Amino acid sequence: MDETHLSAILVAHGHKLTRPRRAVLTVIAASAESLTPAEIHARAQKYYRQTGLVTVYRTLDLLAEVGAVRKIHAPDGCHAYAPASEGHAHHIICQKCRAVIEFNNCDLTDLLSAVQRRTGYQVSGHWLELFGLCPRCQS
Amino acid sequence: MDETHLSAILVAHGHKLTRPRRAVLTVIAASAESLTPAEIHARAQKYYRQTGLVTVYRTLDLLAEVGAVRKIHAPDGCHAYAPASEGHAHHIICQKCRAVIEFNNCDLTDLLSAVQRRTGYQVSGHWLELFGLCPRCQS
DNA sequence: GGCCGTAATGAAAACGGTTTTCAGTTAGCT
DNA sequence: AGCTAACTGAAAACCGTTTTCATTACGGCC
Repeated sequence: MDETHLSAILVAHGHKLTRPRRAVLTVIAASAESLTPAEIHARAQKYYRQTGLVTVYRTLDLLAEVGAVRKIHAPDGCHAYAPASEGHAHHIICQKCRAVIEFNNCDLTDLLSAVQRRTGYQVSGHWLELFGLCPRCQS
Repeated sequence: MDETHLSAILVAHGHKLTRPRRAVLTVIAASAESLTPAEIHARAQKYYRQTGLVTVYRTLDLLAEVGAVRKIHAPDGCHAYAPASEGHAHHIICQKCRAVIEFNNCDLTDLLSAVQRRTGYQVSGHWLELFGLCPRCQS
């Protein structure tokens, strides 16, 4: 992940690049795991001491709005965020170290049409998350 | 959904059947939508006036432990619960009226093995939720 | 049917994460 | 450099959930 990429996205959407905001972007870009706002806050303070937790929330909101970040819904809570590339994609999360990576080859068309047929629901979106162990944590 | 079914499950697990607890079960069994604890509380009070919100939370915990109820993770929050049958299943949620039904024909084996191959992750669980419009809300 | 031990209860307080408020600061355009 | 709107941190408010605790009532037993 590249911090300048995230910066560019924010700027492209008319937002300013401030010191605390940059610290948050750096943290998110540098991390392979999903992080909670509190964790992001703690790490961001290493780049810019006075970064406030509020700004972390606000920056996450911006990033989420723009789709650069997605909330991770784990069985034990929905408080973590992970970087997200553009377009439709899903995450797979390591249950041990919380490492997160994306995958986008979710071919659910058969499943969706089957469900649609059986239930009468008109399916307009889905949401899939996988849990498991990352290569490192398997040993 | 049958209230006596939920009651039976709780009793089978060594729990008592109290008035407020029964009120909660009645609400859950009677509803086709996913409900938040607060909503369940409000409705339960119609069956037993003094039902406390705390009891709603505690009863939901019991039901979740036993698998009779599942938390619904919607894009806008993870505060609602829906009845769940035994075994592995997923929910499809109406975005308009929140009606929820289960489906269990989730054949993801191809997808899972593809992801496993590409990412090196060892996938041990997944979590799928569909969003759309129920038959009633389509018109 | 009445007794009894224990699980269960409601009210209030505590809690933790998130959001709002507000007065002061700063990015970045001219 | 000067200006203005966007942005900021601190504190307070907020809201859903959990804990505490003294009281109640389920349901097994005689």
